[in-house]
Amino acid sequence: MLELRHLRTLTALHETGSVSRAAKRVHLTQSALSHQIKVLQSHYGLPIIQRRGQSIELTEAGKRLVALSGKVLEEIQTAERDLARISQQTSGSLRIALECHTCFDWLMPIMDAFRQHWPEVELDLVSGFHSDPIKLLEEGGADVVIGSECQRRRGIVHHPLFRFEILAVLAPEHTLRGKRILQAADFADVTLITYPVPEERIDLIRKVLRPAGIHPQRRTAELTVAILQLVASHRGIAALPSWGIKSYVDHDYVIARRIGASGLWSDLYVSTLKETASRPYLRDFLMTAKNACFATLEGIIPLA
Amino acid sequence: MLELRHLRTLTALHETGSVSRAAKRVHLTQSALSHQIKVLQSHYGLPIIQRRGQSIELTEAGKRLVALSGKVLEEIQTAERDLARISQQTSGSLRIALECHTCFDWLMPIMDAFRQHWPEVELDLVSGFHSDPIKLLEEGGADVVIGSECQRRRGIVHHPLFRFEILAVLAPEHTLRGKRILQAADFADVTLITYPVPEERIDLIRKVLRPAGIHPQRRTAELTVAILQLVASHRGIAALPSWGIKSYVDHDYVIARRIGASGLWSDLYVSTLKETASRPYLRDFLMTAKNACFATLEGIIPLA
DNA sequence: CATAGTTATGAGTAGAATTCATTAATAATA
DNA sequence: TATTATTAATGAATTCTACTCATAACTATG
Repeated sequence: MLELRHLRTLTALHETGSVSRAAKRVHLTQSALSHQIKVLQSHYGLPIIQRRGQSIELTEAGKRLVALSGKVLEEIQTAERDLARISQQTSGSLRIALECHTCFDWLMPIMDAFRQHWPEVELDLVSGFHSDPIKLLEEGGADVVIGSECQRRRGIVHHPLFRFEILAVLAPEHTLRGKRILQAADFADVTLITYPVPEERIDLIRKVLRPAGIHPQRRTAELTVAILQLVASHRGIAALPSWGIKSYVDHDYVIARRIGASGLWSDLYVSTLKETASRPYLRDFLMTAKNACFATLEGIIPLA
Repeated sequence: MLELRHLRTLTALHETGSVSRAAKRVHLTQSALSHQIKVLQSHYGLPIIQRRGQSIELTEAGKRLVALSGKVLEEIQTAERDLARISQQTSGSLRIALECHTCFDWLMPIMDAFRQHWPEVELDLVSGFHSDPIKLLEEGGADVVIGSECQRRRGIVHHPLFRFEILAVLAPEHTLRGKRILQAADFADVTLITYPVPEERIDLIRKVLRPAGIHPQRRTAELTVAILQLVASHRGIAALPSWGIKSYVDHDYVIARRIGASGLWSDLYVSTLKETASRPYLRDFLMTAKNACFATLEGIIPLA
């Protein structure tokens, strides 16, 4: 009766607090999940979720099943790693090229876990700037690229990760603090604080400012914390992923504002060579990354 | 990809050592399992089973999945017990009437586990002889009957447990030791050692001897070990389930012979009132009993 | 009060898991 | 050695069920 799909659904419900968001998370329709829930509830004779206005909440029973889900899915993943070990497909290299600097925040713990699970895989971060990161894959300079490119190229697979919003980050006392939404024009006279990468790699500039003919001053810093410190001390404005600044915003260290009426969004993909895509350790890496991101990063949206 | 049904199949394969027997165990066709196995193998790129002449053997990968199965299915059962607790359907009574004396061998450890899992359920064995045990259910004298009756009666549900063979048990030096198969006539001059129950409850007498007009002498003992001791010391012949005497036969304490060309078989059912059947603790009891029996008793066959 | 966001539900569909029918292979029996 | 009885594998057909679609009912928000 109970099936693994139910468990996956339950964790998604738990993490999203909404049937429709959970549906996106598991790549099904809202209706499908609603049916699943109904079946479960009538089978156990217990409510699993409880409507709380807009969103939903898990009942005690629901929470118990989420706990089960955690254990079971974990054990399955472990078993599948062991199967890879048995089939001796356990070595190789995973050199990661990171297009999005902030991503290092969530990537680091995942890399740590990965090293534990796949001691024979050579794990590395490919440093330096690369104008065409996908080319790196073809040339053998990297095994995966984490970036926003997703154009079809032969021999390349793009695994969708998630969509996220880029917010403008300001000092709490900044003169623009009154505006709920910042427009391109608001950036005319400010210093933009960014990572040290070319302009075409900064979404705010490429998608918003340059089309509007605005070219603000730039100042760079290597680390997210350094950028935030500069922002907080009135050296300028930054544009960073919502999940990358959440804790700073929550502590009123900085404030965040939407860019443009519908916001500035960016998509993240994990790109690999087609051959690499089937390797067990790559599948495991992908799975862990997705799970970890959806579990820990707020405000991200699943991609097709 | 991997589904719970695969795990159930894997344990069945492990316990039976044969695809067709495993199929019976999970109530599917041999073909279905064969397809399942194929899917799994091609998905993991690994053989799961290996043909060993008639029977099959699990590969290392298969064994790893069986281990997974054990853990996962166990955790699910535990979670479902907790759900019952949450829905407060956790108390009631489970008074068991045992028609088959030998069954106590496998029932006892199950009862011990049950007591742990359902401390609020009043667990008991109903003692004494009952001419119509099913009537006990209707009269409220017992909650479940473990026996071989399965005639349809309104308000009663018979949950099939398994089919087993009843073997004649002889002292190793018995004069009949030369015969591979015993016929009714062979019992003409022997003493039959049985549990202290009426003749109509002894399958050997009801199905074989009485139809052949043979009425051997009887001597009774309460316990299986006592019966076997009498047999070993040449006081007579007994007729007991194959799984009940396995260890004694393996140690050459007694020998066992088939009764009639196709053997003497008996079916076991767990019968309850329809209302009782839906209680969580009853479902749990049934599930545990089936699993335990198929895991530990050799030579039993699943029923429809 | 309209609108954009939810969740719930019944009907229809598509896809996958199972059965059926058959073949090939292995072990037991004569 | 031939014969019979089991067992597993495979492809085609079928059955079933989980999903999508379309829609209704409902809730917050401006």
